[in-house]
Amino acid sequence: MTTPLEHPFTRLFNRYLREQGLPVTHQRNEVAATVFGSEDHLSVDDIERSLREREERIGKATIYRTLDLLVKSRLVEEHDFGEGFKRYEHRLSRSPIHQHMVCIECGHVEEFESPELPAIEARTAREFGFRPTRHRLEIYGLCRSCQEAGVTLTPEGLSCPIEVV
Amino acid sequence: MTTPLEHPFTRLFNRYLREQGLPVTHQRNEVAATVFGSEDHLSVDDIERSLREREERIGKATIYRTLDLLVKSRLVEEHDFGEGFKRYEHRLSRSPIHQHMVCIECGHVEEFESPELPAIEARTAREFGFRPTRHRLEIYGLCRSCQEAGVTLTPEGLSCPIEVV
DNA sequence: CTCAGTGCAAACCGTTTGCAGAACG
DNA sequence: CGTTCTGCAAACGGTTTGCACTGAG
Repeated sequence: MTTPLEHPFTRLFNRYLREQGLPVTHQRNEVAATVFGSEDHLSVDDIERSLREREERIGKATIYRTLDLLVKSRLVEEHDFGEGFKRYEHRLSRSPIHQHMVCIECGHVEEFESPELPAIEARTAREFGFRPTRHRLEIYGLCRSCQEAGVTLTPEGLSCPIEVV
Repeated sequence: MTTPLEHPFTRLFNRYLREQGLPVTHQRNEVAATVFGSEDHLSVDDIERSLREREERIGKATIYRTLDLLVKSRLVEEHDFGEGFKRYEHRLSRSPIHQHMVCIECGHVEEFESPELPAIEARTAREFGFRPTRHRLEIYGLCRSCQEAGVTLTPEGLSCPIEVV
């Protein structure tokens, strides 16, 4: 009754659901296929819109509940770039560990790797006696096209630097 | 009519307010003094509680509005550790650039420095043509005391690794 | 005396939850 | 067929906003 959406990665999700004894449903597969079918960092609104374009009527609650499962399965990663809502990105066919460079003007996200991070994590965890589970590095700034469009940074704050008081 | 709270850093905030042509008020100074007087990463609830303990009746809206000003003045930094609310930390008398190691069990935060970050930021910005403004590195894990209290990590996800598909 | 700040309560908005009806297994 | 899911709408919780009143300059 819908587009085929036979995304190969949905099989992994279905396997996860069966392992957990959870039903495989049409809605879950549609939500999963939407995330697996995009290389972007999708908001729930993005996902809802994409489903609507494919003539799928799936309630927001179901989208949220399915995203929980996708995150638990570790097939999808949740991000919060400080926009007031979360974004979701699948972890397949790309470097499983990568960081994000986020444009503060348009929200554009670039991904990059930083080979020195594991060593930083290990060193810091040792120093404080932590058992590390994950880390995240985000760099914020103006992307190339926003700079070319003439967007500039508007410095605010005290008129003289206060780094050393 | 209150505790003296003559925190020396409130002068900087007052200077900022005057520079901006904004009134210096009792409430603004109380909120600022609360943040400047703590070395923790305070939530708005923490600030409200601290004010109440000092017999200050200041509405939540005023706290939020004052925190906006403090962040704009760059005397205070806003953090989101994914707890569903923001935390605030003053930037005075400490390394202006530092990163955070956050316990996923109890929320305890340790601060650390990572001298390699500026180079990572510069390299990445050059690669993508970004103009960087700031970065943040957070490491999540279990702090020493939560480990000693017997808290363990509960792995979830697909039963076999899917790093390479 | 005027303009901005304050406090209250209502609005906001992304997300979560309760519940009756629909689907999976 | 029992159990879980789905969709709707209401609830939630941190944050923001509108408005009458207070206070700073």
